[in-house]
Amino acid sequence: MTIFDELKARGLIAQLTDEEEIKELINNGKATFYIGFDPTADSLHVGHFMALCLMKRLQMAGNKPIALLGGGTGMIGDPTGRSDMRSMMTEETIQFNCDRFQEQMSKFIDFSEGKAMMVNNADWLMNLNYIELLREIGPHFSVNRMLTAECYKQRMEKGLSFLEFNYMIMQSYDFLELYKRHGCNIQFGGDDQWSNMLGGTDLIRRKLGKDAYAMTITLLLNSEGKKMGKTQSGAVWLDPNKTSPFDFYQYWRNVGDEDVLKCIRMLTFLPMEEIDKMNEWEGSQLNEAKDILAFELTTLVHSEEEASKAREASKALFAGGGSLENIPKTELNESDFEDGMIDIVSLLVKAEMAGSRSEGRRAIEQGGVTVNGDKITDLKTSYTKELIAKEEFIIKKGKKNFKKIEVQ
RNA sequence: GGAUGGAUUCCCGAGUGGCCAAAGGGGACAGACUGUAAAUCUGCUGCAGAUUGCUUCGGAGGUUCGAAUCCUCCUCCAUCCA
Repeated sequence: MTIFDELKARGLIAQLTDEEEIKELINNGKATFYIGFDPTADSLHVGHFMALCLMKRLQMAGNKPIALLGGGTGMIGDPTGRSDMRSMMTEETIQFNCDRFQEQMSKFIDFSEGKAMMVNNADWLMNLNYIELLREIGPHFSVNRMLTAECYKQRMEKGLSFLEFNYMIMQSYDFLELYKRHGCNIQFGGDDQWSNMLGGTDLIRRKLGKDAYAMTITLLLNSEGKKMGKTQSGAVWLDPNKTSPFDFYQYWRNVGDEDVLKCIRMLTFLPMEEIDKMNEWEGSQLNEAKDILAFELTTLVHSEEEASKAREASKALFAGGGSLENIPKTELNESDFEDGMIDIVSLLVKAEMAGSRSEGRRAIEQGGVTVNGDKITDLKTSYTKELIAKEEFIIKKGKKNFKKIEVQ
């Protein structure tokens, strides 16, 4: 199976500028392609992960990836898919985030011996001269046409600043620059980037009379059409300090039935034949597929060891048996106790299972809190330090939130 | 620069002097059902030492016994005009 066919079979391809050319290039390892990452946060998230996977797949097929850090474009902010303006980031924040991205990417992509490159568009964008830039590329962009781009249309109602309007131009300029500097001939990106990417191929054609290509990957949407990789508390991060391997595992273990196979296809490196066998699975059998998905992804993002721990912990908590060793825990110290005691509401707050004491109370009043299997009914229930220290002390709130409490 | 309309709790959105911690919906959380899924039903949703108290309706002042609501100034946003 060629790389192109594989991408297609996995449902990763959304739009292409020229199918035949792109197929030819990537199947024969002749592509030098780039994917841009704007440093909007201090960690990569699941959306970026898809892009990294794509990069890895293409790299394995002999193509040369360029990871582009948006140190310059981050100064502007991509308005795509947003109904409000991004808050502006300081230069320091951007630099900090770029560094984090770089660390995380290096774990995943092999940048050694020219197998891949990492560049930062701050290198060329920051020193641009306004008038020069306008004269150089300004004539090649039609405002009329830009305004008809889907990504701006949505913003016509809510308002779009000139700053953000220029994002497309900067991204197009990146592509031109990478083409000139490194012979980069394809740009990949999320499907929401389509119009920005076309800006680049157009600019290269107009400016240099050369052909460059663009291809977007399908956005990972769940069956309700919402972007996956988001939780109520924000994104699912790749940084273990922001989303623990256990939570990461649980996120994927809990995807809806309709979404499991799609996720396995799009996100894992399991061979297609193996995935095709799962097509028959239905009902509770899909739980097995969810376990595979969660384990595979946790292994890819963290490590096999972390994935095993997470799997072990989840089995212990949900299926009974197994080791309770690796479930998430909270450590208490001396100052958390008053006269050697701590009450259940405080405990919930300390364990970050409740955002406030009120919330903790509510959970108890509604019968949602269990300690070592016993339902708590009295808000005033307290525990001594000795009792907690003596053996496994596990609080459960709701169906899926567990915390092991330890002393110091 | 001018005119008009707007900013309400996580989000949308009602509320135009006391009955307002603020309708309704969404989301989140908890319970039932279940497969750690979905759907459905129920409860719940500012904070706290909790039959009470404290802080909240863009910001700062003011009027009033009492302000999300009225007045003044400011900030931001949208629409139309330049």
